Amino acid sequence: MRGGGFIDSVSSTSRRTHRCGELRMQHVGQQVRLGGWVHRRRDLGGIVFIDLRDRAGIVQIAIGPTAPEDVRRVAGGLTSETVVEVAGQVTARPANMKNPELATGDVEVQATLLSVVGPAVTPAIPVARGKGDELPAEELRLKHRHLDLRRPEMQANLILSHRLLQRARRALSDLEFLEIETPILTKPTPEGARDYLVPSRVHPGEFYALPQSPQIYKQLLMVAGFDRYFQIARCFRDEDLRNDRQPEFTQIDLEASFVGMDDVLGYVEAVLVALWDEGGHRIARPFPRIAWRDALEHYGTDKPDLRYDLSIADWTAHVKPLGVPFFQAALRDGARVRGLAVKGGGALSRKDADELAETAKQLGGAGLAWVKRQGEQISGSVGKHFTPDALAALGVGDGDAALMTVGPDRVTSPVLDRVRLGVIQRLRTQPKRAHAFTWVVDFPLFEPDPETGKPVFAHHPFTSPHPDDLARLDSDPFSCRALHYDAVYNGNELGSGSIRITDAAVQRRVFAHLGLSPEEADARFGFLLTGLQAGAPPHGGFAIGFDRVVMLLAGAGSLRDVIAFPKTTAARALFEGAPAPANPADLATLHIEVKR
RNA sequence: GGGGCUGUAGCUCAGCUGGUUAGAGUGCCGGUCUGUCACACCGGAGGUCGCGGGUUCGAGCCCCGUCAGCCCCGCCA
Repeated sequence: MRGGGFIDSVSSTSRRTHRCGELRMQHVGQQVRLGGWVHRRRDLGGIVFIDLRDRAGIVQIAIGPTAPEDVRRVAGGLTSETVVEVAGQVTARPANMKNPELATGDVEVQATLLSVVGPAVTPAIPVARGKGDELPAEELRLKHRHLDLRRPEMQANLILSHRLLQRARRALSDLEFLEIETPILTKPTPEGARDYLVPSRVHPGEFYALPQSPQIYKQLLMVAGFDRYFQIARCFRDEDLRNDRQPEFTQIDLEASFVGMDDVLGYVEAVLVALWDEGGHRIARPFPRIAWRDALEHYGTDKPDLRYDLSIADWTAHVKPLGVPFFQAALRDGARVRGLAVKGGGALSRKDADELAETAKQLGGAGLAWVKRQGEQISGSVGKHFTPDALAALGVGDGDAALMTVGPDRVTSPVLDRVRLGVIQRLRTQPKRAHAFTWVVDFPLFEPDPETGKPVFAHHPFTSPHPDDLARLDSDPFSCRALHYDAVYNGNELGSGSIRITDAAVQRRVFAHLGLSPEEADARFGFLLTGLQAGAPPHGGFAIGFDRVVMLLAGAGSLRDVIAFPKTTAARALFEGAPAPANPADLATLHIEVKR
């Protein structure tokens, strides 16, 4: 068989000559041998058509009246998702029988051999779907993952993921970054997310932790002189999940020595531009930058979606003299009135305004006041307090609307962020640009603890304070900036990084701020402090959330659609049933007693 | 930890104000069919209405609890 055919691609094996989805007009006349899954079967009695599927696509197999008797018999009994091997000749389809919806639609294979090599029970969830059919429930897709992953959409997502990974590796290798692995069994960290713990059998009562990131290891690699490191790093965080958060996830982690912030941002831009290029998009460099404070002021979030220009304004001075009851009480406490002047916002319905106001309340806000101007008519919840001139001062003209709220910034910012996105969605605003990358820089080093109000670190404790602010570290911590930066794309945080502390004395001061005594700092981070004292080069780095990048480039709605075997929002794996109770003997070996 | 939505046939869904025998499409099984491509047509099987309790003459529908999935807040240095 093989000797007689034309082997024209690496996809051939000792059992097949091509993948199903590869066949084109150029193959017409060739004898081919294929293996794949029965996607669909159309049995017309005297002739049977099989859509045979593999990872490359689908090709039609025709079994007509001239096919061998045993082939016709097997074809007549095939059921969905059975694995078959087929041999036959590639023929051109007659002009009126081509299928333009199929990449292989100009050809078909006339089967002369057909055998079932992997019988299949009726699939619990369908793999082949009709146009417009709904997907099965996510629970079932996760439970029967081997079937869900057969769907062409899922195969495309994982293939894209592969290509992006290879591209990232190449981009970083070209920049002389070295790929170096770091441990999965590591040491618990005192701050940050909850660790996944792994009990030690050899050391009763002691535990490894799975890494939340390879942070300290990559810094030690810099101390060791490797200069530029990267890793496709699996990270683990035992926190509650979202559609864009999994308990284990993959980062493109990098670190470089003798660099400043601009160098690191340049490396990361190079990788992101390469990844987007792999996704078919050309992105201009350098990316714009926005200060953290400005992002919150104008967009209410540290991950603004800059595809749209709509921005938040401070209207306190304009609104105060109007004596609007909704604002008065709050304004006495030094709060601000901030709002959005929405061009074309007159198209927002009363229902839209009510829903946005409801969102505002759910986020702890006072609600949402709104004014619409249409001609000389001014309407809305606080419309009677506004004149056309007062609205014009806010930038609200004919056919526009103003949406505003009052309160402390920490409440109004998230409210206006959500309202902004809600307005954009409801008005179907066209984006000014398809790909809005931005760097968010000048993050604060500390943020107030939500319960005590005391300063706690906004990032990890290895982030360098801004050198200009170092003197105020103890006296005015909230005014200190960090050499920390985030990459943001269309309102999604792609990753973050920082210039690290390389002065052991500064690192000890920072640990002291965390409430660690020198002894505790040594016990927990001694290996880092020892390293910093051994001759540490200035260094900094970044971590790109890889799964999130794939999700965005694949246009997927959830991380679960780009990860082969993801967890549910309750961190369960439905296919294999993890986590599961351990058997008592194993627990005894690990010196563990379970309390229920 | 808190809030919301969902759970009815293998799958996707409908099921009125609580009313007598719970439906549709698709898949599955059987049959007819030589150019289909979501083939078409004929026939058939298929139900713990997530689970437990309660209200009621009567519950898929109302109430309480619980489980699971999803979305959001908290959380995610």
